[in-house]
Amino acid sequence: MNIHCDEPLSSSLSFMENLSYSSSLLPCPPSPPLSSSSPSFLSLNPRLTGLGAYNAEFKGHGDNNIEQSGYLGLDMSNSSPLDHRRVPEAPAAVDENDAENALKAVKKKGGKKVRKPKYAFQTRSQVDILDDGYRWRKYGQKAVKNNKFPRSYYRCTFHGCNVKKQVQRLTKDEGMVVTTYEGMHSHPIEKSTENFEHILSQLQIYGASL
DNA sequence: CGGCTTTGACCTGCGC
DNA sequence: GCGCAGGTCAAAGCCG
Repeated sequence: MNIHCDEPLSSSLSFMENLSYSSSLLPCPPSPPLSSSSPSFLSLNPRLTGLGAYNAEFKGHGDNNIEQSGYLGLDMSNSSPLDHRRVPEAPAAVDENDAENALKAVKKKGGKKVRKPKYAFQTRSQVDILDDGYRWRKYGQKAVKNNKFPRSYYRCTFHGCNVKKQVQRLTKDEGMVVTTYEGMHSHPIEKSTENFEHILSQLQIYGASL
């Protein structure tokens, strides 16, 4: 699959492309659907919900070469001049509650926002909603500029867990779904995963090839 | 009836 | 300051 840097996929993708990739994130991201106690691979747990081939791809390290596709390494804590809303000193793995509190405090005082780390995945799938083992509640959907597919917004339904994710299908590659996770799960995965062995092996292959 | 999705309104930030 | 776009809220409706 190909995502070019000059492609107007969406605003979020555009700024993703300008983020640097942290080698500490690869081959497996520390946050997205991760519980802190789980091995990183396990936390991904992408599994098929009964449909065709599922192909999780992970982005290689470095530069803006998005063509390698896969994990987009959206570490929002990394300082980037293009993202002025971020606090440069924010640690890579921001504690969920701390980030939330900081956000609230910032809203009150009108200071800089502390944004939670974001991690984006590209997955080739017939379904938009990848069953990652967590339960999500949809809270919004927006049409996105330069994309005929709407972006869906989900929140983890676990009490006290404020993890969010955005799901968007690419216009140029309708089989490709970009899922962006924000925050860290403060609880274990809620569902079992039957397809896990296959997914795990696939992820390990991708990880080893980086 | 509870949980979820849908969807229009609203809020916020950014670029011009 | 204004308009646009992204993100969130919340009421209404749907479904099991």
